[in-house]
Amino acid sequence: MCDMGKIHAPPLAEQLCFDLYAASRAVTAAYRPALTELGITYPQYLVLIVLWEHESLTVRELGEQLRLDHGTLTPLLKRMESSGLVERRRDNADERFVVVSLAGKGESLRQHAERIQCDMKDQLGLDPQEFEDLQTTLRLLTSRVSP
Amino acid sequence: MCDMGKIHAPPLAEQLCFDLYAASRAVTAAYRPALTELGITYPQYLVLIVLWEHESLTVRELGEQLRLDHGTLTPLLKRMESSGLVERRRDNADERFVVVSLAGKGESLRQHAERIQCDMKDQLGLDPQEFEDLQTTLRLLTSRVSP
DNA sequence: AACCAGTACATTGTGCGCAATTGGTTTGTG
DNA sequence: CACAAACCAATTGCGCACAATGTACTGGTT
Repeated sequence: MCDMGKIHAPPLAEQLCFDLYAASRAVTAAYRPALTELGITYPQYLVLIVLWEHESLTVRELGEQLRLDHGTLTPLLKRMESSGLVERRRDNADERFVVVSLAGKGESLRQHAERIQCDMKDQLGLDPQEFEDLQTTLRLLTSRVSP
Repeated sequence: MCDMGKIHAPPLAEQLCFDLYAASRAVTAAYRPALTELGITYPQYLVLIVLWEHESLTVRELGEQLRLDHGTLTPLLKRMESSGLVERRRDNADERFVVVSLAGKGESLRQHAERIQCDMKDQLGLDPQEFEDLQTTLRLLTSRVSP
């Protein structure tokens, strides 16, 4: 499969994994100024995007969408709750579940998201075909390496 | 530029930023088992890759290569120093600089990197053209959003 | 009814990532 | 030479990510 003829450590420039890692952090950093202005972080923004779409979800469902685990989400959601972005309550029917829904502040930020998304899309400057190809490839990668 | 006709929060599925974020974490997670076996983390692996290529660098130069700042690198390098992966010493000529170089254990892991890289490349399963296109697009994105 | 396996979330601990501040070192300018 | 500006790293503080463990709840079995 992979040529092992020459034994040498591969340089950083050949490492796709590094480009992915660097691009992810760079894009997150590009969102940061706009999100900081709204008083939220990037992972919190992603949570809001899911809630704007689904209104109300359990922590488990949220984690499946975002591919984040409880250990990450629980404190994140608590911070979001204390800043008035979301509400958390136990499901009465099955008290193992915590249901997360939008609170007032989380709802009010909804309109800002559209603008942020447009600005970012413009800043990335990819034409629609490139955009879609990249998205397709990234999803392919993610599915290939996921268990 | 960007169509603002319909006002609605964009769904997660349309967010390139999320695919990038998810792919980056997924690929990092795919490296984790192999790296854990070597007793290192993913960012530590990246530091070693740079050092295998350059032998000796200042913290500043390392940060430029990896696009990480001092606040991240200093404790990371200290952990790597205490596990025998790298050495840190002040530059005698200019004592503002800290020079980082490979220590014994960091050198000895060099040969394992080649195998890990091959395994991962196989696991990602992209053909050479896709691989290169993705790398090109990621670098374009990174440069577009970087200051 | 007591038990037990499975599920969902919480908690703890470690390691990044980054902003902001601090402190020591060098360089440039008068 | 003096001294301000620039520079490099360290420190502090906060917020993720994730592994590992603990706790509370549910449904099915006995």
